[in-house]
Amino acid sequence: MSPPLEHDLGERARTLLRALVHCYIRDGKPVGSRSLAREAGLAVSPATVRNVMADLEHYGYITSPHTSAGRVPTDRGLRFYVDCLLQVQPMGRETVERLRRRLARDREEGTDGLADSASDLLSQLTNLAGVVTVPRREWAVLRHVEFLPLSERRVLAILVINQRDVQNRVLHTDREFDEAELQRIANYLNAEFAGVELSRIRESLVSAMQADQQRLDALMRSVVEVGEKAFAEDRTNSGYVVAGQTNLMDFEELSDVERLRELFEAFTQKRDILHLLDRCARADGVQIYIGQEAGYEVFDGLSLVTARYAVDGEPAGVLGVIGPSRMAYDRIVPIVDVTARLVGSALNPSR
Amino acid sequence: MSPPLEHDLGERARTLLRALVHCYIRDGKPVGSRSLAREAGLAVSPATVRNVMADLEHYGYITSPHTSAGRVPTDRGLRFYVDCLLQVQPMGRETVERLRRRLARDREEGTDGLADSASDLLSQLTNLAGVVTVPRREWAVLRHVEFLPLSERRVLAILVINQRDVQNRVLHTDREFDEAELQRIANYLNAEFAGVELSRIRESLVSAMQADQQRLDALMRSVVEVGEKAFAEDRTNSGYVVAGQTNLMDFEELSDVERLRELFEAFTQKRDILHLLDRCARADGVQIYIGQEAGYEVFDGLSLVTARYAVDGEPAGVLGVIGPSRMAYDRIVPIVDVTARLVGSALNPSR
DNA sequence: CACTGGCACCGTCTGGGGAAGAGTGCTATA
DNA sequence: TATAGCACTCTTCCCCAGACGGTGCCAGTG
Repeated sequence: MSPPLEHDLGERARTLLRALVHCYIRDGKPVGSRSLAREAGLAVSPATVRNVMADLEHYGYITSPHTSAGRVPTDRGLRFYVDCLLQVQPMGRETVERLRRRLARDREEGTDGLADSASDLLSQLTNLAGVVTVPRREWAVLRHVEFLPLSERRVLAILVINQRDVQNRVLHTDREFDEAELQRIANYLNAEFAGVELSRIRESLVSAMQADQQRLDALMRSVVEVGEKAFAEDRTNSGYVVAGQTNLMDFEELSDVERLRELFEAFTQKRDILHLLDRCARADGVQIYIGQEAGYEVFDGLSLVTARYAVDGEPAGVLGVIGPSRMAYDRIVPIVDVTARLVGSALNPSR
Repeated sequence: MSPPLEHDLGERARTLLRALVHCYIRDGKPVGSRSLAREAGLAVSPATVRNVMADLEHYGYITSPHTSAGRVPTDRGLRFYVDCLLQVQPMGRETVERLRRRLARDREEGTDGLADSASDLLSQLTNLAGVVTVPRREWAVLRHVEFLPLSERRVLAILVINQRDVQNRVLHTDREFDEAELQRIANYLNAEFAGVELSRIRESLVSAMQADQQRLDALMRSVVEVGEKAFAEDRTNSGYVVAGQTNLMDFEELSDVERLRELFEAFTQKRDILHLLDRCARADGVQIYIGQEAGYEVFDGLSLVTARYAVDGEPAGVLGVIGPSRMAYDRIVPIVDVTARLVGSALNPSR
């Protein structure tokens, strides 16, 4: 609220804040004026540093846990650091290449396999928890559809999308369909819609439904009824994959079992985390939520670094890492950024 | 090793051991002679109890953490308790019925859905971690198979088994197959093998392959090549589902973050736990591994209670719970037992 | 005027000591 | 054989003092 982020900190204050954040990220302990003076490489005395620190504290960028400990960056301080002081360390070429190959290989296992692989790689590269939302189905194109009758007005629908992904769901229909009829419906849909995006197919079916029902023949009425259910938006599919949660147990700030429990419950609960990831999907580029900025209790002391990945320019999902606020942003931001690009291009349907 | 389990403990010693185990399970703290005398409901003095406790300690059933704390049952003591002293508390009728309905409902989601549901229910009923191995595919019968060509001598196989379960895998073939040819192969397999167990199908194909290749026509050669790969034993499928891991964080004995981390890593690693569950599958009825009995470091202080579930009399998988050794066996054994039966009958293909 | 050194002050952390409590083993006894 | 008494042991808790690291302020200096 009060002191604007763009507050014109002097060059020295910025240097000191950057150094303080580095120290804190490295050691996780409050940093005092003496060590900060050394760390920053400035030829000034601790007393001078203290004066600057007092200013920084006044602006709300740093705080001291108690009267006579060193200072710790606040969420706001980290925000300023991330926005204005951060200089990222680009990933090494060969690391990127390894990453690309791993993703390309695991993409063979289908889209879910790719998501697993990506979250795994994220967690390994960062030593944090990696998260990847499963790609939205909307940009997917239909390759093949098949129906099998189950008992009691239920139909098993099998969709092959994007060349190799298989999805299946049980449809509850208004009347009984027999095998032959379902076969005809599938034939029609395959002939008409193979290679078309699912969202487009849905549109077509809905508009056919809204047209005069009388003018549709029996087959088309069935096609519309069954197809509309089969291609309905898939809510259950909006999930995500986590890997390397155990990495989070290494950090001091999570050594409290109660906190840890809450966090892990949030992971299995999925709801809150999913909301948050959805929010990240709204903007392009690397998004960073620091501590309480996310608006969730559990995220106190934690940060989320994400980037969305796109297929054919269309946003398809989000991936990133979760870890303590004192993570090495300079290393992690590029990792998340690059991974998102690589996942996007691995998903490219032209491949 | 030394004192045999069937050691003839006197009636009073047994009563005291049972009471001690109950106390310990309830409070998790060493129990002293005074409180034990009260708890056991015996009209004897603490001093007498102490004498008996000294015996029990000598036999290795109990131990004291240090000179002047109370006693705690050893793994061996718990084993004796479970084998000889345990009187289970049958589940309430209405709980069983609720369980049955939930499982029947979630079975609609397919076999994986049932496994998820079962582990969830186990963890909720016991406040421990629930585990369920996904059913072996062997007893499954084929309903329908379909092939789609991918690029570069790869074929996507889609199997519908047990009415509603869909499995897909990518086959690497020796030569290119086109859509029409794959269609013919699928037609043949569907006509010949619909309703047959996968293991039988595999046998048939293997024996056809071993027969004189010359005598097979072109179609049959293709059928054998593709089909043999499609119905090959699925190793990746041998997984399991865990639910309620966070429940384990509540227990004192796991409040050490390092221990917790190891345990959770074992969960995600899957290997060790899977070995253990496999071992449980070898015997019928409820199996209990107490602490180090399992032979794994991580299981120190933990117990595993499992039962295998069967379909049509054939063992299909294992389910159970993992929790601290001081779990309420009298309540938990029946829960695991009943759940295994219910899961088995929910999977019954005749339904 | 910005920077520095000095100094009093303040919390945390650590280790020791002492008292309380819980429980045991041993022994004498009915 | 069961019991009561007693000395002993070990943990846990609390309190205290001292060391340590750091701060805030102030007076002095280029």
